[in-house]
Amino acid sequence: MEVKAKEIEIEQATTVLKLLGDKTRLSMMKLLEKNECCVCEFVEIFNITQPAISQHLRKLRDVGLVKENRKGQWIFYSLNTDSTMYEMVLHILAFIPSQDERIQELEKQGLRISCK
Amino acid sequence: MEVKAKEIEIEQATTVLKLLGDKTRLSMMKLLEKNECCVCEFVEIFNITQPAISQHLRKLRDVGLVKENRKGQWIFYSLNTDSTMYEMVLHILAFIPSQDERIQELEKQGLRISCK
DNA sequence: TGAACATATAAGTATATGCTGATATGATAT
DNA sequence: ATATCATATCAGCATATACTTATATGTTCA
Repeated sequence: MEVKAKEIEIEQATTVLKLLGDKTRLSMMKLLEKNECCVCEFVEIFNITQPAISQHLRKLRDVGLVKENRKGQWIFYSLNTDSTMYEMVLHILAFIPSQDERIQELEKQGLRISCK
Repeated sequence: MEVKAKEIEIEQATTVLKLLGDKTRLSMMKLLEKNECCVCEFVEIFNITQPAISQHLRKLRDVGLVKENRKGQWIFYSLNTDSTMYEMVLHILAFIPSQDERIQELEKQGLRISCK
């Protein structure tokens, strides 16, 4: 490592790593790296119920990794670039394969329209 | 992120992140970044029992993050630089504050001698 | 060989986590 | 107003996780 990384309290770091250590949440974060997504899109993409999605997003929001932005009926989530942990998160996401086909799959099925 | 990171299967990534999402294991990994350590040192450093230490090390070893090296009675652990996940691990550890005072504390108390 | 030390494994327990179904809240549109 | 859609919260359950105590394995040395 050449770059001097901005250090994070170890408790904070474990909290973030624990959150990212779940396949659903990690995929969500990878998707949010390039796209704003609303809850209903995640519901289509992942094979779990809407409450499960909401609960994952709540955890990510509670520690400040994502932020929400209501647009009428929908709530769009995006990465919180102001988070102290944002830099570390980006470094981690860089190792994760793109999940964008999942969004493209949605578009093909016309399912993304519901959120526009 | 400028650097093109070597991508990791998402399942592998979550396995590693889950393991690092524990304060004891993350501290261990940070210590191992700069030092070879044996089990008895970890036992002195962390406030948990020897079996608990062994179980953490086993998990880290099972996914290939650390390797062991027996020297007589002692088993010294170190980071496995050959791991597919080594690069990602280093990137993460760069954000974690040094834990070396804990080793220095040991040396001050003469407790590290037992392993030499 | 057997005592002493270092480490690993086994079994049991308490707590945390992720999920589901049911229900509440909030926004839109007729 | 009320029906509909999007999202959040609640309660309950099943599984995973981290720990402890007890015990087994492996090494050294007298």
